[in-house]
Amino acid sequence: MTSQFGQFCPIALASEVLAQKWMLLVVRELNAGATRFNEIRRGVPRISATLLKQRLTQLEDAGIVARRWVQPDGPDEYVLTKAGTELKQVLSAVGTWGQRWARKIENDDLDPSWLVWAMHRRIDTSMMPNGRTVIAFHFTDAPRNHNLFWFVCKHPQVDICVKPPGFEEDVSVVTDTRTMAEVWRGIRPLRQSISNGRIQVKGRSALQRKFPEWLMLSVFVSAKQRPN
Amino acid sequence: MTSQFGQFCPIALASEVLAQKWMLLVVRELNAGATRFNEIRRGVPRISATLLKQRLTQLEDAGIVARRWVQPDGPDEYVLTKAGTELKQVLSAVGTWGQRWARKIENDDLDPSWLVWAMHRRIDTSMMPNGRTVIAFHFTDAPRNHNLFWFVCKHPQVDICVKPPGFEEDVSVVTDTRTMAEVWRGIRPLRQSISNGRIQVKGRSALQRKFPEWLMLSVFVSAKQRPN
DNA sequence: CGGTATCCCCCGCGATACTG
DNA sequence: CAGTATCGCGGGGGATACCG
Repeated sequence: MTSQFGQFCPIALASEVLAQKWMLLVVRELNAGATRFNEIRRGVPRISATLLKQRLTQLEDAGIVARRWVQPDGPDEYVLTKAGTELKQVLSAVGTWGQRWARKIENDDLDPSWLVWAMHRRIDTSMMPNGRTVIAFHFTDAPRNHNLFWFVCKHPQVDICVKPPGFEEDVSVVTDTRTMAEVWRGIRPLRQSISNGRIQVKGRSALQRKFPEWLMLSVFVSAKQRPN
Repeated sequence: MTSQFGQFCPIALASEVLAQKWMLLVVRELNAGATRFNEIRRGVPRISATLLKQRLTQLEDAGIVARRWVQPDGPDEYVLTKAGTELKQVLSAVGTWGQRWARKIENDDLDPSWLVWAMHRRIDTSMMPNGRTVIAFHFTDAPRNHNLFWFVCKHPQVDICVKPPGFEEDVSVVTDTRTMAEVWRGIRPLRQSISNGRIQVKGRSALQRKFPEWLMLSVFVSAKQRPN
């Protein structure tokens, strides 16, 4: 595995570890703050456990990830080292390029539970009323039992439920996965999608009017859109 | 092949094309100005012809590369599109990170002909005397018949020869591959390596003293070295 | 020079089952 | 929850030969 490319060019040496399947996505999750094995997996659901462990070991060998154990015999925690945090520049460059130039979104990319997982990290709970706020999401195109999600928000925490949390819903959002995904990516305007009914927001009017302020979008929306 | 990762995240979509074996190295060559098939191959010698063609096709499908034909029935030329030139940000981020954090150089990375190919792109011919200047390189550790190279420089052109070009050598450089590679990478200082004899520079003293000015090093030398 | 065509091998990776 | 063990296959990709 060493000297895969037969070059001492820094791009080649970096590619040996970074340019592998899933690798950048694992780093993305760690950079987003995930530390536990299954926490990482939620952000990269289609990776197998075997392969995720293998990738984490490779990252550790490369000095990008450090393993810590909270309690003896407890599960490991994975954190980025200094070398790992500096990969933020790479993630940013790749994501910015992808936002602008990557292929169109296909239906198989549209996993509502991944969308929800991504969104829950970008809820601005500081803009919410004091106490608890519950937001319900209903994705009309998704199969039953995988189409309903609840965000239970209590500053600064956002928990995801896949069953009714038992608290009253303050705001309820109904739309299809593609619409919400495109809004999340910044390809489609949120407020306009609400006003034209592609996204229905229900709830007390004082709250539902606030919803767009709570939802920060993907960190890459600011990347300039492609021409033509 | 579509939706390899099941996510519409721009990093995932970009990874589908970029995070494949050899891909970034091919883009690096195109970014460095290579346009012809075998010109690219000289910068990525260990890729097979089959696979290089496959990668170029994938880049074309992704809108990163455009194929042009100079004459009908002539060979293709490959050039970066707008989307392709914007990958410079990715190359820069990966290279900068790699310069700082990638693994140490191993012996199998040390291909003298690749080193020479990399160097010949970074010769500052504008600093040379008018007319022709010939620089000879002798890598003492490399196998015979693959250890001698000549740069025939005539502003702004630098041609590589693997046989004596028939012109008198103005400057002759003798060293081992690792030393020259480390100098190229900015890990080892050039002038000090000359003064301590690890790199021997021969020729008329007016010219040999100029040699360090001619040799611009890797574009990534300016990346801050790692701590520890 | 700039590719294709073919063969074939290996191993990357997914799936499943099992464990502390 | 956080992995490990095992199996099996598909295809990525290396090697070689061939071609216009």
